[in-house]
Amino acid sequence: MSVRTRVAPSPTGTPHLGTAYIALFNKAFAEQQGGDFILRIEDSDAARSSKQSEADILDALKWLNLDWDEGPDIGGSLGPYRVSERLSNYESHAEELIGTGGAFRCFCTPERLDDVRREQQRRGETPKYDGHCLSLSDDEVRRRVDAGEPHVVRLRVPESGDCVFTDQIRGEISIPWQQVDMQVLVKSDGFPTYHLCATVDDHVMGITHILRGEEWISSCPKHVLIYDYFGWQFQELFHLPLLRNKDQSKMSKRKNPTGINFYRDRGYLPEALLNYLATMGWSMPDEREQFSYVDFVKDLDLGRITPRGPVFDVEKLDWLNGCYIRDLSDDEFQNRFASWAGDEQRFRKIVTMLKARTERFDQVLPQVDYIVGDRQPIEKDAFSHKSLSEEEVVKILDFAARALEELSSWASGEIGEALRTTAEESGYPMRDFVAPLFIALSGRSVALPLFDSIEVLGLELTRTRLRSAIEILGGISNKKLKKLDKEWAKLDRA
RNA sequence: GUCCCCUUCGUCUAGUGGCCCAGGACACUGGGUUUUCAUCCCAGCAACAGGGGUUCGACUCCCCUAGGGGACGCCA
Repeated sequence: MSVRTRVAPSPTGTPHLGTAYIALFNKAFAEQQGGDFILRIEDSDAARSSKQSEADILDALKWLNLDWDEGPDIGGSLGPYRVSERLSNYESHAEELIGTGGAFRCFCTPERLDDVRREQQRRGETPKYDGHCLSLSDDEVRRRVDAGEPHVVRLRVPESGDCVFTDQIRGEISIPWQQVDMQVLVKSDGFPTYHLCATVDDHVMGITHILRGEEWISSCPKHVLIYDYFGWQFQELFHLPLLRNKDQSKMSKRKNPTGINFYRDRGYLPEALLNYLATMGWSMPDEREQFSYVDFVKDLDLGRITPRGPVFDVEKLDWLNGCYIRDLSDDEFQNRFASWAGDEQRFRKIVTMLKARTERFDQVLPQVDYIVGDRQPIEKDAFSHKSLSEEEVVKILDFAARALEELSSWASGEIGEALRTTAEESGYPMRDFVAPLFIALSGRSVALPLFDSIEVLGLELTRTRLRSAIEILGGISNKKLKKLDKEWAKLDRA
């Protein structure tokens, strides 16, 4: 049987490095085995999924040259490749499970479930479904369904014993069924949850090897159970370690830029980023650290994947990216730099404001230094202000970050509005409020218009620079953070 | 809180019972090359979490403790 692997991102946000990491190993393994790599869009959360996010994810993976053999854009023999377009498929499988007793309908209200959960938590138990609707008679279920009562479908889980399965990286793992919740498989809106659609699709699409993130280990019993109920053969499982922040926690945008596009915009080469990702939890037999994707495919050995979560170290990424840059011929360097710097999308935005402030072309570069390049190194003194204390400056930087974080639309108009409201609500004149922001973002007290700058910089870079500025000012202690949380909550930001 | 996973230099890692008083890389420090800087070269710093076993012999196998992480949603 030919190897088939997949990556199944959920289109609910900006493209994440973790997706690229998982995709890389899936694709390389399939390619090495002469198999196929499939991209499936897990848009089972109708409320949070968006077409824009899906398009962004596809673009980001393509930028990294992580293209696929079958997917929503190119089709394939086992499509469609979006959960939202395969609903009848899950419906029939759910019906089958209900018929064989592997699943049941549940009419409990979210309120009741909340109460149950709270009570269990209070008693120190693992919160999970209490089996309330398990005892409903067939007649009653039929009556309530016919009456159009909203309900979900839940997985029936054994009450005792252990679920034993094998992770190819860690070995045998055993989890007591007691720990496993009677997971919802079909939501009341008729959409499947991940657990149903992923398991059904993986089987139907002939997936042979599942390489996914470690965070899925604890839900494996549910998947094993579904496969048992259907009598299907389970795939080989590989749980790759989670990429980590410096403090070892799961990599998150709060502590690290996690967006693929952030790295693209900073001028990392896709092949370098891919190479670096390949060294996370894996190493070449000869310990070589710079290697091409082709060599990765040739030498990939899933047995060499380590279970330990690697810290994503930007400094080492920088070194590796530098190696790749130096290996470029002069022509290549010029071309690739030009295409990076000339990225129309990004720079059209600043042309207008630049033009107004330019008398000769030689004045252009100095003005955009902090946008095209890294921000000038700044020191604490740079933030000293005639009427703001250091503590207030920190507060402003923090509040600005919070305000930007909540924006639904990243455009200078909204950005300005959000900052103005925040300044007003926290009692600072706009003039004072923006002063520290100019320093933090541009490294200078005079720069191109702030809101436009922020728009062009993007959320991740803006967040990174604001945070770095706060660090320069001594950071925020836990105690101070709590106080800021409180003040922030009190603001009336209509 | 419950369950699961993990534990070699600050970081990425090599190591599958003797080759290891632990090797490479990034970072850092010092030196050399270079008009400066970067590159490059050389050197240095620095780790097997702790405690019990098993064994002639443990970084490697087992157990316990500690620490870290993850999961516990009609999110994925």
